[in-house]
Amino acid sequence: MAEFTILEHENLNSVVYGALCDALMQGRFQPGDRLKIRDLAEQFGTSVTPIRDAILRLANDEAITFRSPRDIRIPGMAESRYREIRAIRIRLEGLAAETAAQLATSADIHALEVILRENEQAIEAGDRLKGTQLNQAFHFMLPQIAGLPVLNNILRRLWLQMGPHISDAYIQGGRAMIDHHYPVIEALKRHDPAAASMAIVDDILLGGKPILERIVHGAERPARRA
Amino acid sequence: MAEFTILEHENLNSVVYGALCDALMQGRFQPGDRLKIRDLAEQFGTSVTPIRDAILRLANDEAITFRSPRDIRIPGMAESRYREIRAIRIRLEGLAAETAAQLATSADIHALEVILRENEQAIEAGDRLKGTQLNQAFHFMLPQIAGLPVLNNILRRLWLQMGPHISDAYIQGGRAMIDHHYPVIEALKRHDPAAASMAIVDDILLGGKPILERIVHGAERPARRA
DNA sequence: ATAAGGTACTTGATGCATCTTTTTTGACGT
DNA sequence: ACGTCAAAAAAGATGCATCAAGTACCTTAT
Repeated sequence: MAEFTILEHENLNSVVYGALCDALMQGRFQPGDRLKIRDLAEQFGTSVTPIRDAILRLANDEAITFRSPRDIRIPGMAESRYREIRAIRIRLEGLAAETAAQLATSADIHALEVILRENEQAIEAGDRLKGTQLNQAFHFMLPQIAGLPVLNNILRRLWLQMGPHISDAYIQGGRAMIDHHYPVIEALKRHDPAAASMAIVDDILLGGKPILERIVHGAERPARRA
Repeated sequence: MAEFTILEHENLNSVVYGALCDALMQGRFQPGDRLKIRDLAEQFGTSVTPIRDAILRLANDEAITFRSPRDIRIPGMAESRYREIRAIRIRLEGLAAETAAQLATSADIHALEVILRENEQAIEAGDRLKGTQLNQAFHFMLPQIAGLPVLNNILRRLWLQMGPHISDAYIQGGRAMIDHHYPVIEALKRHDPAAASMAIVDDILLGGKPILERIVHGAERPARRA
């Protein structure tokens, strides 16, 4: 789904990094989960070296942390941290939406509509994973339309951090997740930057409510073994 | 000067990463410079492993790039990319300044004034390196005062990318680099978020002008050998 | 003198052995 | 049962050997 920086030549470490990024963003890891380099090496069928490389990059992204020198885990998320990420997203996705509203072609808008329609169907079908992916795809489309690759990368890293915390929230949220995507598309059609920005901000604040709830009231499950 | 995520336990790879970050932000690398893992390993007196780890992290930060599978270099900066980074900084440092204006204690303000005074002296003395460092320190203080560590990290990565492109620009800029820091401090004293934001935006746009000039008119020097 | 072809070298990627420290585990005593 | 402590196992860090691919250089034939 989400293609990463194609620029990088395909190493094993990039493959592993990409796979782990996908897993993270799809909520296939839970906060507290432990990662073991040797186990992952076995899963990926490589030596430990490419795994270490990928782990180090993920740690650099703060998507995983070293709780202690030998304990690699998916970190928890303090409420303050989530609120900070949300505030950053509002500024950055607001910028992306404004710029996209000025530059969007009809092809861009069509692509957004396709994603939104598929997302709708996924939610109807109760396909949580697909719904999550398509929601993310929608958000990543805006900086892409806006021609803002740096911004896109920053958001990708933020999503890497949010991934483990949104898995269950989407079920609770249901259609609320995409309700605000319609006005975004409308604003882009009208080339109305202010409206596009406001719509995406609404989406971040209101659509993201279940995520915050979960972080605050903690759907605490015991840390799993890797 | 700039302390990084203290959370990480001190590995060799973190030491190398930190050292390279410092070098990058101090403008000790030029765009086009080539990095060789074995050479760096010799310089740092380690094996190649920790160097590779650090290089991979820096590449993940897009502070260095793999021009081809065996050619690690300091990347150039397209004008569009610089403009994008500037737009992002405006949004994020604006947020930091607003929040800092609400939260700043007198101790925070004092710390800023100390940095600014030292920066002034460094510029008087023509100490380009110190001036650069203190300017960065000033900018990093705002998200710190605002209690926004995620934002701080994003900005750090952006500075990593800008580092190689600002070295000479500062000399040309001279005092213009810090002229706009005074109104920032004034706004923080008055707890005036809007004024703080505007001041920092002025700094980014006007103070950063020489950097943009250099990128556009390229102070192109031939790529050095590492 | 020049260009083609091939050889040697450079260099990052990968795998693996080993080191040190942490984590786990289980025995023991309270 | 519970906590403590020590031995054993685990796990990341580091170094290094080797691989493959790209680069540079040198030979050789025209």
